[in-house]
Amino acid sequence: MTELAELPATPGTARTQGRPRSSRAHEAILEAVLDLLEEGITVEALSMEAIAARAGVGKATIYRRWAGKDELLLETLIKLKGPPTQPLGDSVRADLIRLISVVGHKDERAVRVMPCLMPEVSRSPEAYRIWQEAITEPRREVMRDVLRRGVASGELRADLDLEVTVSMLISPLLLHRMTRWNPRLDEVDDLPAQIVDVVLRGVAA
Amino acid sequence: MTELAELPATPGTARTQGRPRSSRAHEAILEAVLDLLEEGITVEALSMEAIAARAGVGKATIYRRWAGKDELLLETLIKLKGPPTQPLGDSVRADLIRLISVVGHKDERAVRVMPCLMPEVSRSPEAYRIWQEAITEPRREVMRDVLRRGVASGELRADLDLEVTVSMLISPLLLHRMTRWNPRLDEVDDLPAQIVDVVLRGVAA
DNA sequence: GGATTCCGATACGGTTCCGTTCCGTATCGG
DNA sequence: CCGATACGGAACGGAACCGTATCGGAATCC
Repeated sequence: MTELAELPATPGTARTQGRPRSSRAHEAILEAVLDLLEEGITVEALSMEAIAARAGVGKATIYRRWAGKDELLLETLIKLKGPPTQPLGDSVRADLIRLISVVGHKDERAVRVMPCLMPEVSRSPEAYRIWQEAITEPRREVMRDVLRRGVASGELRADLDLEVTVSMLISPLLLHRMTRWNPRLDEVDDLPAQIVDVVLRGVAA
Repeated sequence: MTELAELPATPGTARTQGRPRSSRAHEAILEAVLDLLEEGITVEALSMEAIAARAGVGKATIYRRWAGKDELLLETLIKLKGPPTQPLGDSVRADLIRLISVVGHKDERAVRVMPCLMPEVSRSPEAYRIWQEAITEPRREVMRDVLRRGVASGELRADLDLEVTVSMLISPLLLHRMTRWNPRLDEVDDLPAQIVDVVLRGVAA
């Protein structure tokens, strides 16, 4: 059983001697965390032993890389969410539909993991801050820009409240994907388009 | 099961001899559960020992009443959420504002407890069913009725989708109270009225 | 070849929680 | 008063998990 050649898993800390850390083990650990969260395990109930077992890895291999569960989770979340979807610059309507349509579709896994993270975000100010800065705020800003375009073109009301409008656009989709608050929405056709059309008519100039 | 002569009642009610169960202990246990959930403990991490300690009660006193954590939680939730707020029958606008304004205000505690319950709801079909039947669906139905009134009066579009409209009205408030998805909404004046006005204009006849 | 580090696996003592079973006491019905 | 049951509290054996240590073997550099 010869393992493949491994790349240094943590660039920056230049190790010159000894066996390099296995990037395969590194990936397997992060995947295992997402795997378990996806199954509905909360952050609190997520055990290092379960992670190690799922990844097919010794616990020491985890502790060699991260000081504890918090550090491991942070790296996992950064991996989970990439940069926000960008608008294409067509019409305001088309861009808004595009932005809210990707909620829970670009990455099916992210939407299953999020509910398990929410209790942590509710309780810990630090977790809330990271969640805001890394996940929600960048996405809101993209949507604000599209709305500003609409205001500048005279298409939308000049005194429109960007925060309220952004929330009205994204909240129904977000709540539905994360909690399935109303199961009947599953059967609605073109939900993103319907939402955008009602809001745009509501805030039209 | 030889007590068929007794009236069907909650377990324990049929006893006629000995010291009666303390309703004070009963209440203290339910309060302790809400107390702990309110602090951000998830259902998974909620321990019977912590509940007993918080309630100032022996564990046996809990197990005498409920078979396990699930049964205890079910009764706690039923206590937490009373019947939905009812509309007053004024204008459609006033009723909708009234209905969405109570989100997280009528019972501050409920809104802090909900995020801790969501992972359980995501994972367990049974928990999801109970949550839907006992909490979300009755509240949606109240709001649908108000919208139907608006359609009947010609105030609202006849082909309006009730499910989408209900979701658009309630989701921004619900998401904000449960997750504080956008902290800037804290500083918005009259958020419920703003939401209702945009939606009503969007679905006006 | 030798030194060094990582690998997966296993074991350790310590902690928390489970659900049950005892206490000695308190409080009811008859 | 007596019998029955509930009370708060303490302790039990068992399970899960923590973070660390140690093992023999594998991979890489010097």
